[in-house]
Amino acid sequence: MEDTNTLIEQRRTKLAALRAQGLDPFRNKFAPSGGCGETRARFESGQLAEGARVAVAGRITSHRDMGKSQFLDLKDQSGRIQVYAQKQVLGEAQYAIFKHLDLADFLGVTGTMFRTKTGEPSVRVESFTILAKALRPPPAKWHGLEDTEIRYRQRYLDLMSNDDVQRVFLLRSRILREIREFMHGRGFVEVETPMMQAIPGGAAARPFKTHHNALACDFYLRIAIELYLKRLLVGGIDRVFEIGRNFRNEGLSRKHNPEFTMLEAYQAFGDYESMMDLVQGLVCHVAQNVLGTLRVEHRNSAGEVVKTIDLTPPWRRVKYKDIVRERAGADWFDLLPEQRRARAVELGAEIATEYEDFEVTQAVFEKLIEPTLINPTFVTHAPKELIPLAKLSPEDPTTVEVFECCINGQEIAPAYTEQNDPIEQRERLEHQAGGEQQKLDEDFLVALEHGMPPAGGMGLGIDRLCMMLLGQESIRDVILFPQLKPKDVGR
RNA sequence: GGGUUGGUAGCUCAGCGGUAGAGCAGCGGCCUUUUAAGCCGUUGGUCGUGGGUUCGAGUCCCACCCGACCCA
Repeated sequence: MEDTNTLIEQRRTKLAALRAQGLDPFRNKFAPSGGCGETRARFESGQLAEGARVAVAGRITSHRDMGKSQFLDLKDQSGRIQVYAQKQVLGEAQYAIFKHLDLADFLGVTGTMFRTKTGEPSVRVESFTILAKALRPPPAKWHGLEDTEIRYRQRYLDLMSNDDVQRVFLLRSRILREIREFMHGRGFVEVETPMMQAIPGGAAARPFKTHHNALACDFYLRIAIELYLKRLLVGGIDRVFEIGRNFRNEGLSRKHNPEFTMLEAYQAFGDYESMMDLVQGLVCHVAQNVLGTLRVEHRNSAGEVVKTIDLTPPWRRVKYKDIVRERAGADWFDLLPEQRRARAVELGAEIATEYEDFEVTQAVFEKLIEPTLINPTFVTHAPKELIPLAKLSPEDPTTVEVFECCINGQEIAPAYTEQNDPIEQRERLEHQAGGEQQKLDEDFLVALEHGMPPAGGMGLGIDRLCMMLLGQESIRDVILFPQLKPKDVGR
């Protein structure tokens, strides 16, 4: 409110002038005959003839004053169209009002279609209505908005001025639609389970805490969906999934937002192998239907292709130990623990002194191997110490039946053959809780004791999937309102 | 949390001890087919915040706030 900006003052003055003329600069309604871009396209394709009457509405995005005539561009979600106003058509008074319209105002016009000398489809304005006066100036016309902080804090300005940004979020919406389409097609039932949980489980992460006044107790925002979906397997919903927000009270980075979107899916009578088919089928379905290709290209700001991800199935499947041997030496697992530690350092991994042996190997995997896995790779059979909640592999009981699907150098989807032995599960959870009994989700364990069918389960990070498919290097560029530290905005 | 880096006009940026600048947009003027329209004129700043050094500080020093990238 305390803005003393000249540009804002000028706009307020214009607003008052319009009102003084008896005009309402904030209308309730205007009925266009079609969208801006749509009308333009229909004229180009011949569906609208020269001279056809149209009504279009949109935001004024550019303005060219020719003296006794004016060109404006109107833009809505469907695209842009040029309108042309002439003094001799509108008359002195109306033309004066038209001439003082501002960039970013919403305008409705009615008129007839024609093509200018330069071939631009245009609407010759016969009458116009100011639909919403903008009291603040929009960001620059052709630089767009580049200040990252304003882009994230005032995303509407980013969307308004950067077409590519709007494109990313429209495609994100289509990705979600295609995921649901695919899952429903495979017979999965979509459910919604609590985000406020008395005991946050299903992952190892610090939760956010909140408080319920009427119940007089604390709740945590969920860190995973897992334990509720498994209860549904117990209840007989054999194919179940949920897409929703998880919350983790941890650091922020290019790959981490405190709230992020996960798809979790569980399939009774399936296992980690069924989940490989599911993940591969899902990602390919989405890529094909949203992008129209299985070859995803990432470009830099100059538009050059810097990375190509080939999603063509079948995706590579490799055992954890095999890929480690491949990259860290065939003798890796024959070394003594101290030798492994030395080799890891030699290879360039940072190894903390308190790391246990399996963590040394994992550090090598995370720092040196995972970032190189650009094309999709299922890394299977992780050591059992790494993932305590999956079932042991019958062929190699030092490993578990799991995979981590890596694409674009990131973990994008872990999956397990889920533990359904309630006694085993209790021991693992007790071990994980480290003696804090109140953190055990007794209700979940009771559910398991009622019998959970063998099942495969997977989680897929939707934000990272979007980064991969849409060529975005930061998670903040696929989340509309990424979490930032609060600050006074809009001054 | 650590390192690097940034915050100057509405937007994009320059200025790095000596009168705060440019382009764009804005305002005024000319121009009835322009599209980054053009031409002439012109307004606009607590230089992130607070201290300090100095005759003099966007500029140097210190602290803090808010980002970005890298690391933990």
